[in-house]
Amino acid sequence: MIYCVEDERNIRELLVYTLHSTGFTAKGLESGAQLYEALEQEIPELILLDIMMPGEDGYTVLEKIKRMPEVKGVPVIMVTAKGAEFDKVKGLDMGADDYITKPFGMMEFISRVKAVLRRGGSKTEEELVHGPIQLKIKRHEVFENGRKVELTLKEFELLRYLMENRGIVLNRDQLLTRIWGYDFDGETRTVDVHVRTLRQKLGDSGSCIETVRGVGYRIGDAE
Amino acid sequence: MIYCVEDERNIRELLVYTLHSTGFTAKGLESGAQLYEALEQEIPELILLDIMMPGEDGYTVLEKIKRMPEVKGVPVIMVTAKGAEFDKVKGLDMGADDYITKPFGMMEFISRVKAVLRRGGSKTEEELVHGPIQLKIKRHEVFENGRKVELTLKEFELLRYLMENRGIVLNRDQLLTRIWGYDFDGETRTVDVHVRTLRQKLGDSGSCIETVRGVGYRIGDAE
DNA sequence: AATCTTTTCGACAGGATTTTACATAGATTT
DNA sequence: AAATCTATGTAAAATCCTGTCGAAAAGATT
Repeated sequence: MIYCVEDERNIRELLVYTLHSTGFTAKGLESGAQLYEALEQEIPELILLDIMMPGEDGYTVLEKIKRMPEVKGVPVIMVTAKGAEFDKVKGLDMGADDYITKPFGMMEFISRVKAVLRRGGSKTEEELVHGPIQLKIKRHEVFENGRKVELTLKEFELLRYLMENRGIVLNRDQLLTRIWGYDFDGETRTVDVHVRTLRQKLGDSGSCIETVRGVGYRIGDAE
Repeated sequence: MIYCVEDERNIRELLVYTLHSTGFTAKGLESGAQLYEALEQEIPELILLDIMMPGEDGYTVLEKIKRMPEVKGVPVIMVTAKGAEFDKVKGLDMGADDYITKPFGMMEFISRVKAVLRRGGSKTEEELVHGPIQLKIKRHEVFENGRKVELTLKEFELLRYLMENRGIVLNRDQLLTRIWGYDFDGETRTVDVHVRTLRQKLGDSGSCIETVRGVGYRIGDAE
């Protein structure tokens, strides 16, 4: 069972329907209040939580449910509006497991849901490792040879996306869509710049981010 | 090529125009019937399908094309009128890849199109093999007898296109159109040059790219 | 206001691509 | 078989692009 807390009816129904048609059981809820009620009936496997809601916002709700012993362990995916960068980190700090930026495609949505469920009760600290680079998703921390590397949000997401797709080349559009949001227009060197700063901050290990000229970037295989 | 199935002339032309000006090839079609005809000519990369149409509605059309083996894999974006909330999801359930609600902005429209096309690409086969040559599409890597061969973008595309059409001869125009994306009229040695570098880089296996005099090039059958 | 992050700009280098010009091979005609 | 013509191969030069980099503007956050 997955609870979808989202005030907009359209989106809520879309989410629920998509989940259903993928084989999940899901229930749409309009507000934090409805969620609390539902939680007394049944503890779900996952909660989708919109941040911007009239009345109680997503953070407040998250805070509350993370204090409920029964519910604490349930993974939470925050649904954020585009552009609210800081929100994401805040949500993660507060114990959310992942976030997804509106508007999003249904395929991506489903794959996030599956990913979070796969991780299991969110107990285990999910981390990605590639050679000397270690990335702790939930803690939002990156280490290179044990040395902690301070990354900004965009840099972190960039690295994460690359590491999640190790070996395969991601082009600028893909990176832009995934990290900067659904639509992003115009020709810019934004991605390049971030790749560069990322490489710099990663020091010696930075070179593992390869440029595939004319195509995009990738983190090479550990062969 | 993108097919836009939409009964309202204004909208149809607007869609086609927008796609054109973004660099896509697109064709407007008035009805399901016209779509079926067009599908016999050419399988598009994407189909935009209006739901509310006189005669056969979008769902029926979607259902039909999802039963055609050739067309099944083509991504579909449903175009729904505002208010028909439930319909959206019905379309998704039936195999559509995304939906867009009328009225919509052209920017959003384009970004959805791009997003779906990107996704569609990843569904396709992972690697092509011909004799000692192995081509990993997503990784953008090519191996010849296990040895990694560094190819530039154009060389890679050329090899890929040839391998996708193993055994059949591709003439210069086809190659130019498909890889260089433009209809050159004058004589160009561009293709030859790239074929040459490709053969060189492939070493011993390079000889499997045959020249068919007066016609074009092909990668022979593995017989 | 001060600081930090993110985006944009412009110049630049080096590689990729295309063009040019010519050589060579295959076909056709005489 | 020689002459001729066309299609293809090759090398080098010319051009075009793309990624890189420093810096600075623009936005956010404190």
